[in-house]
Amino acid sequence: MFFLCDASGFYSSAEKVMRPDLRKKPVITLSNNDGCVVAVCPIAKRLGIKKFVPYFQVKDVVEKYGVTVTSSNYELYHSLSTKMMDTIGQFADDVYVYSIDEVFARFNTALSHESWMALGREIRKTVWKEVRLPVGAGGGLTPTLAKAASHAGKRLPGYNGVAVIHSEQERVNILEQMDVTDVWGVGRRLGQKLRTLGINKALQLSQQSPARIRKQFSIILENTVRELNGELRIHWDDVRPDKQQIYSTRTFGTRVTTKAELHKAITGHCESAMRKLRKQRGLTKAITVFASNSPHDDARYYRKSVYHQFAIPTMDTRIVTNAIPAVIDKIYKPGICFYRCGVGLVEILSAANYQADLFAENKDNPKLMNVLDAVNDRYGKSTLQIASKGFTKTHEMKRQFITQRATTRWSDIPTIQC
DNA sequence: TCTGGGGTCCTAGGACCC
DNA sequence: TCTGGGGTCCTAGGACCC
Repeated sequence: MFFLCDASGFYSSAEKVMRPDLRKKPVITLSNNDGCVVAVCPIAKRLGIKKFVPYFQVKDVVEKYGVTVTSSNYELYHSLSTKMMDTIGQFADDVYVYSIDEVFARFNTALSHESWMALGREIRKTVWKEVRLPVGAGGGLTPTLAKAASHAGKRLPGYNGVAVIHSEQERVNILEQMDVTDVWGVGRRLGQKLRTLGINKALQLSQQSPARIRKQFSIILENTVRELNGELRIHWDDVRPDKQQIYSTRTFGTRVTTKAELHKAITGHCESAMRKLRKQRGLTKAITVFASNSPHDDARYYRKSVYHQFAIPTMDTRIVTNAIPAVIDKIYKPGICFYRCGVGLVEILSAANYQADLFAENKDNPKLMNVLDAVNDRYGKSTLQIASKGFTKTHEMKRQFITQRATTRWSDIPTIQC
């Protein structure tokens, strides 16, 4: 049995952990640069505020109902996420952390439907008691069914956050009430295509012939169909599979127009992407570097991406950043107000399997990179950095409503006045 | 007054080469 | 001289997830 546990409106609910006075009030949380709404607490949901809409579009509702708005405080969320995952992990034989607020828990035992429901409620209660986060729990024989149950637990009447798909009757009951686009892995576009075939509900998708779905769509959707029928297709190992591509990208707080500023930002993205690469003990053969203005600006849309290959696969940040000036020359265009840029490591191989070329001169310095990573892990990002990133924070992120990092900084510990 | 996220994977199609 | 198939590399952009 799999359970999917996730927090409702995680970022916003995390803010309430430190602000119990807001517990019964609506809270929403914004993305980087305070651009979009990315989390909506259950109370704010009832006001009709949707995720992923630009903040300025909900400002009226925010003011009308006195909704509390916060910027994203990742330090706080990561620390609360860890506590939440640890708490849930104590129940399960095995867990797989899927995202900051979602975890799959695996159980190797057989229980009755009622006992699974009781377990779900127990998890929910315990996480609330220990971390003060509202979580839902959905159980099923496959991860896709667990996801569906979790959806039902939250959206369908009568479940109160916990649902289990154990019997055929329960499976049919829940899937026939679920829109096909609510199935894990079916987005807007696939949904449209399925609808033209008359497949509107999750149950209908589960009744399709897997072979036909594979032919008409993909092996991925075939697996979804099989999982909806209780056939296990999604597996995970103890370790998360290595990424095939790693990206670091961000929008600027204010538009960037000079080559020097663009260079600094891209250097920073090289640093963080390469840090992630070394975490999975990888080497990269090629990168793409890209920058664009905003599609919402009046100016014509400009987007440029440049692919750059290295003679020898590398894990050394310096090798990558040394290639940047030449790449930037191909991207930068005077007069463009750059809004976003980023770096992707797009051809990754594993250092363990890589057979080095005896005759090539490898300039990587793994020891230096180890020191770089160790120092930055211990003393904070950019304690040691590549000089071309610059030492002044010129393109700082807009975070008008940032809260205290109450669980990770001595200086931010909340005080209680009696 | 101005304001529109981030990450990963996949693929169509053009450019280029043989 | 004109015409042609097939492969690889690269870029843009779509699709999905949160």
